[in-house]
Amino acid sequence: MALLAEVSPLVEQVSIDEAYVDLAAGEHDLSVAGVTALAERIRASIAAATGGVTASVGVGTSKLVAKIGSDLHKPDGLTVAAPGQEQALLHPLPVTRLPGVGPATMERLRRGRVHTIGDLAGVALPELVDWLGQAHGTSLYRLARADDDRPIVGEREAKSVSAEETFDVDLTDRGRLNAELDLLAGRVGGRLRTGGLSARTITIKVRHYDFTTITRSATRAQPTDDPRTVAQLARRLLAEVDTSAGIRLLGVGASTLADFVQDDLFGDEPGDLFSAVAGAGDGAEDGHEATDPRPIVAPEYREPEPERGSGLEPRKGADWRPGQDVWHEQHGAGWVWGSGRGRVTVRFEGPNTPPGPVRDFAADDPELRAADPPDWRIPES
DNA sequence: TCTGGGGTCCTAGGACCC
DNA sequence: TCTGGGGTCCTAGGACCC
Repeated sequence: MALLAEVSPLVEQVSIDEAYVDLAAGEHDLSVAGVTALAERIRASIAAATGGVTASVGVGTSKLVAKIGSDLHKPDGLTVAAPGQEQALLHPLPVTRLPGVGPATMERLRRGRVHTIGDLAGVALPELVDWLGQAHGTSLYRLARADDDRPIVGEREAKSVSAEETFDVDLTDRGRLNAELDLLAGRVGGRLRTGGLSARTITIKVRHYDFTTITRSATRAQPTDDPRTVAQLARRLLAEVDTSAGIRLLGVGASTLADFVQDDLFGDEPGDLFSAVAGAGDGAEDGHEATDPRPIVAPEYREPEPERGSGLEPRKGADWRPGQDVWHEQHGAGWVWGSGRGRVTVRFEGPNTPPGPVRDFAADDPELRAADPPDWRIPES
């Protein structure tokens, strides 16, 4: 990866041993001869740096062509697809070469007598959408035509964190299962903490003795990175699963991630919160600066009592009253329009902003805070 | 061909709101 | 009071990738 970073500032790492490099973002001769020489230099430098590890490279006008090209002459190969030659390269290949065509999709395509990428390019879009659904159908329709404008993205934020374990023997003992769950929850919580993340949704994964696999999840009002909280919720979820016939695998996952940690909110200098709010009013669209990952909250806001509940109990929600002033992390200042049945409707409106949209939230939406009346009310006339 | 341990994205249905 | 459309959030499962 370090070698690739020398080639271009824009590198997308796909896995430990695979990456896309945007050659156009570096200063390179992009002719066929130029990129061929460059690719050979990269392969040679990898071999030199690793004591002879081989690498395959594909060069093309899109991620699709580069990826398929790199697979073409696998252990130690180079493929360069000249601009204009993309379809000629793709069409003779089996559809399974396309990313997104696994066993299930291949079977559906086979029934439509599609075997090669060229066959796929002969199928009309509505037909493909009918077979594979909107997103998948449209995506394959385009890929078959080498129509691929997916950008190369450098850094990506994690969307979930999980840990799982397959047992040598199927487990039935509740105590043992709970202990394993605690272990997995500890790993997930630990990784959330090291990543400076917290999660609202906790999911357990249960594989039965016969390989059937189910998931159960619950979403909390507040994000957490506390292994004990994760474990507690995971246990409650597992309690509702029949484990008597034997469990082969257990997993714990965390998602709906927030890039901050609740506990740190009031940890240090008190002045920061006020400046954070001022920053929001100044139009810091981003919502969070890299230097201060904490959420923007109204100054009056105080952290609620730590939730003892599980998130499985019916949500009580906050007690909102019409006209009450609120602050929402995404939408800013507003006031309660109405509430009931676990929902609250807020009209967003501030001193310098005209009456904004009316939006609907869960009454316990973690991003919605009560705020003392700021000085923004339009004077009553 | 199967296993194992990470992930991502999509679909579909239900609850709820305006 | 009922119907319908648009929208969000949550849950569960499936397909796929490395």
